[in-house]
Amino acid sequence: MEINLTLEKIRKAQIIEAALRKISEVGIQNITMDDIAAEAKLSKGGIAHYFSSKDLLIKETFREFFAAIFLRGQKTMDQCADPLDKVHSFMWLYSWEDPLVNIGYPMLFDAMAMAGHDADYRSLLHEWFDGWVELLGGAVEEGVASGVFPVTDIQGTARAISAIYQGVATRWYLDKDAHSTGWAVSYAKKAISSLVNGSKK
Amino acid sequence: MEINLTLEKIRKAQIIEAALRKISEVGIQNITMDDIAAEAKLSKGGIAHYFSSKDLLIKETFREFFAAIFLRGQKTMDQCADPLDKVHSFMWLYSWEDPLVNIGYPMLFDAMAMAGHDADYRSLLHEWFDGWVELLGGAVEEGVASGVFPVTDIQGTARAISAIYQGVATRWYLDKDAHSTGWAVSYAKKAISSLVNGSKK
DNA sequence: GCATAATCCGTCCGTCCGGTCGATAATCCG
DNA sequence: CGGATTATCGACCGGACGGACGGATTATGC
Repeated sequence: MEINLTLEKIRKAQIIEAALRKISEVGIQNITMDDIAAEAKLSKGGIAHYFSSKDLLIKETFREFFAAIFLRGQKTMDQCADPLDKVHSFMWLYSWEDPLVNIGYPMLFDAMAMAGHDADYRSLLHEWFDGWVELLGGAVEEGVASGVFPVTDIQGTARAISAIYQGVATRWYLDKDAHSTGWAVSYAKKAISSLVNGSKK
Repeated sequence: MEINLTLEKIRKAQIIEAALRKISEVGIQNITMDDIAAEAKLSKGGIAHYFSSKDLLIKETFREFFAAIFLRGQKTMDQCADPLDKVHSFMWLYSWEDPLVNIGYPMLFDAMAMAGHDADYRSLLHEWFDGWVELLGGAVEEGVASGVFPVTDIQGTARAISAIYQGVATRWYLDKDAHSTGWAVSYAKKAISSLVNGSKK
């Protein structure tokens, strides 16, 4: 029983990890159960034993992925003490070396495309957005409390910061030749600073 | 021959328009040739007569769509004289009433998801991005020339403005409840202004 | 060790869908 | 008005794929 539970956890994690790799590689609309089975070193029947349908498996995979990315952001931000450093602490989003980042953007784009037509993906993204907003909102609030950020609408500002990160990331990832990492970092920093610093110099 | 040519143009436009509506409705991964045929009031064979493959038709549809959106932005910007008004002239992107906008975002998300795995969609987006950058860059350049914009890197700034528009748009469209049109407009304006106004008050 | 259950496999079936094809109708041309 | 070309239709084919099923293998409990 104890062992069974462990094996199930292992297998599910193994399958989801395989799905993650494969989806980010070939895209959600080209993925097949055979692909995932091969990647996970299991048979189709083996996967069916743990996930009752493809749809369910894919959604579970996306959930897992977004949770991982979020955790990553949280960890990184928590290492900063200064509120301004905190809102600037997401520049790891623009780093090719990071394996999670590399597989991440295709996942995000697929999720957004799905969200255009599927309510489940939509609410998944809503939650994810809200997570970022809470994180960033906390940092902004600190800055307001300590008097360095002349911001009134904390939530709106946090949402805008999050949106800017994503907008810059989209260009950076999809058009690498025209958008260098330096471009992404400097302009994200610039735009975000202006939102929290208000009209101060 | 003259008539044939005209008919061909009509049919192709009719088919592409149908594809556009259907794709934005059900998504690129759920679209079928039967769907498009029904929407275009033609048979599958009829469509095959004008487009040799599904892939080709879809790509043509996306090209057409992006061209239309771009034209729209160009037209709107050209109505403004002031450089600052020009870079702020894309707020129509955040308007539910606009039919082109309404069908537009699902199209954009689908294209981005495709671009993650298909080079054709990638270069389509590159061209589209470049179009915006050229447009916005022109406005920024005007501002620089007339001394109101203390900007050195015109292209980089234009790309950042474009990215901000898109980042804000993504949130606005995908999470309407948490991101009002007012939010989108005011924060886009704020962030973009700060980029062109530099550290001036 | 043996029965029972859990895990995992490979095959098969039904469905969906893109593309093909021959037939038919419409249009053009001489 | 015929013959040729073009336009359109809808039936059909074949491949792909998700899911179901039955069996094999392994682990567990007694």
